[in-house]
Amino acid sequence: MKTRSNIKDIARLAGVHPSTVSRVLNPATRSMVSEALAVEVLRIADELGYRRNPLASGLRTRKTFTVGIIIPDLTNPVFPPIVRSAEQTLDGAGYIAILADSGSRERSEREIIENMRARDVDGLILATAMRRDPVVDTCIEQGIPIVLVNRTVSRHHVPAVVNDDELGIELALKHLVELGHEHIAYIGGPQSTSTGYGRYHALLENAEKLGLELDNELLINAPAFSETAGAETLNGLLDSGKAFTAVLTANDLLALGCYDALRARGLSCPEDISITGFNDMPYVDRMDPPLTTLHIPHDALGVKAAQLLLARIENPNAPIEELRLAPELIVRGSTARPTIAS
Amino acid sequence: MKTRSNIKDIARLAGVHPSTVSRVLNPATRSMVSEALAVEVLRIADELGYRRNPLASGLRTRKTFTVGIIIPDLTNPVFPPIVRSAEQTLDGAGYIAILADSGSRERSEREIIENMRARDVDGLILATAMRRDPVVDTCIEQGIPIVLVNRTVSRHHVPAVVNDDELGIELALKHLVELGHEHIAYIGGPQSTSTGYGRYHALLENAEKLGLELDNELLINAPAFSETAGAETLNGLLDSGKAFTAVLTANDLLALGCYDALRARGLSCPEDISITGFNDMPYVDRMDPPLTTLHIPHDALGVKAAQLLLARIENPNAPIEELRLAPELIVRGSTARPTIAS
DNA sequence: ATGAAAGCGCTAACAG
DNA sequence: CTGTTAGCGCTTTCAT
Repeated sequence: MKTRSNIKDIARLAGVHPSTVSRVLNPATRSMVSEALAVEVLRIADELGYRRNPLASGLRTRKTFTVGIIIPDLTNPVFPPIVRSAEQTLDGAGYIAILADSGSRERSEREIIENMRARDVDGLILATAMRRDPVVDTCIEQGIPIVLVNRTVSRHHVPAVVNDDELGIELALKHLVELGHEHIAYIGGPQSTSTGYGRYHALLENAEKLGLELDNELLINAPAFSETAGAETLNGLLDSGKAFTAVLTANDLLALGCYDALRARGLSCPEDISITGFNDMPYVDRMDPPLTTLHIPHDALGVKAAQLLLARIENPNAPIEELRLAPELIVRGSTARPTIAS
Repeated sequence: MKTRSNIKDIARLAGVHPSTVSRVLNPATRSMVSEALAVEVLRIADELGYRRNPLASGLRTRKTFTVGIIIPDLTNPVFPPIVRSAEQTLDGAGYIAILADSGSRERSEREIIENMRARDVDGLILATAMRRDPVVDTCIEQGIPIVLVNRTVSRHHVPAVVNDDELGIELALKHLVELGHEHIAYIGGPQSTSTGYGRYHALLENAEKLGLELDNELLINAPAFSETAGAETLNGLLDSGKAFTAVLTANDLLALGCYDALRARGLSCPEDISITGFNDMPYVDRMDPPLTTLHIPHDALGVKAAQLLLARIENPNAPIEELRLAPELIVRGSTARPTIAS
């Protein structure tokens, strides 16, 4: 394995001291060196295909140009676009991304963060936040720069990039109301997450604002944002015997679970029951029926999260921003006017 | 920011020399130290919450316990499961994964690899291979351990984990033939990729083996594995006026593109034309119609790739394995008997 | 403007 | 068995 050239090699060829080379190679200190010499050193460096070893310099400077990204489950389709856009943004700034899939386990999450910290990451992007999240607390205590994405915590004021859930719920609810639905059920998510919690409360508030009476027994927060949780919850609702013509869900996977439950009972969507999702994950436009849902700008989420983190790495005292990006209602085939008067 | 404890801190508290601590902390050299002392040192280390700094030790040992994973596009649904399972396998072995999305650009791919090499990664998992791939060539020349996943190269003998495309095509073709299709079109992928190339040739061979006459003009290799490429290709086929009752595609995205083209013309699948995909990417079972396709064990692909790489990192002279995992035909709603005799 | 020397945290060859 | 010493590649005082 041909060994890479280092600063000493360049120094030898240029007939100068390694520290001089270091100064040339570092834009911030380049001006300390005579123009002519700098040019010569750069020429040699280029000729040798020199690349600074960020680990070695990081050892000295405590700056590794490395950022950790932790997500709960890469196979959940909302995360790939976030990770990709964050990674590319970081890459553009000369950083690399260490990716870890925590599998939603807090223990492994702690482990992961410890490991990353040991590697002197400059900051962390967390897509795993719970409303009360000891792991986030720890990061803050230890002063390691973090940005939360997709979800946030309830206690501290932490840099975060999230969707505007109030707006999303408002758009979905208005849509159903405008179609003529009067008996609307809601399937939400775990109240331990900011999205589950926020969307549920947004629903209550918006219903009130619209003067819409919701039946409390038709408002269920599922234990997980998953297809099975969605199916089971809708089954429960259907078994209750209560009448409703539409289900507003807090997540596309829940909505897909509703599809399953309906199909299993020989009901059809949207003829018997309208369904709305939340996220607009890839390919829901191709499903049967195409899902009416809220489009979240996942790419922008990732880009913004990366930018926020970079800003805080470069200036730890940068103001703590919490960005809420606006979702957009995408009307497709899973919602329609309720059939006949009930 | 509370600074982490290091080997010197432990040495001071234990009243020994740092190198002794190092020996204790390294399982391989632990036996050089007296049992009692080792226990004491470990106790102190634990008390301080010590964690070895892998960057510092890596600087000395040239081993960073870091692996780079490069993929062409994370938002292509085949990659997340591969990345996730590879990452978790690496994590289990004490390695971390640096993820980079090359956006399929060779230039940026080189950049990425250079950057990773500068960071002394122990090895690389590449999901980006072209049949002739200068980047792979470079890695081999430089002796950096690599494993290809999903696709492979045609020239060298390189460690790789791929799908058994011959088998996949055979299963799909037999399925269509058994349904009674006699005029079958094929939409393949770029011949610059091993999957595009291999599946096309597998088709030719299997047709011959089955004694099936394929019309050459109905066999098209699309310029990309994408929905638009699939739609455009099928449009061309349909415009040609040639008769066919089924389309065998080399990729799910191509198949979805076919759905679009059919729909735009008011044709329906499978009534007018049967379609098979390849990959069984997430949620194709929910599409309209549910896609008949070949399931590729993506998780296993990722796990095996990671294992192969770890084996080669630990022993660079380990035999070069090329694993072909068997796909499975999943029959769903996009294929049916051809309607009426043509 | 440049060189000398020390050190980031860790390991390894060499003594003893 | 354990301490000493040197050094991985780079940066950063401190001299000059």
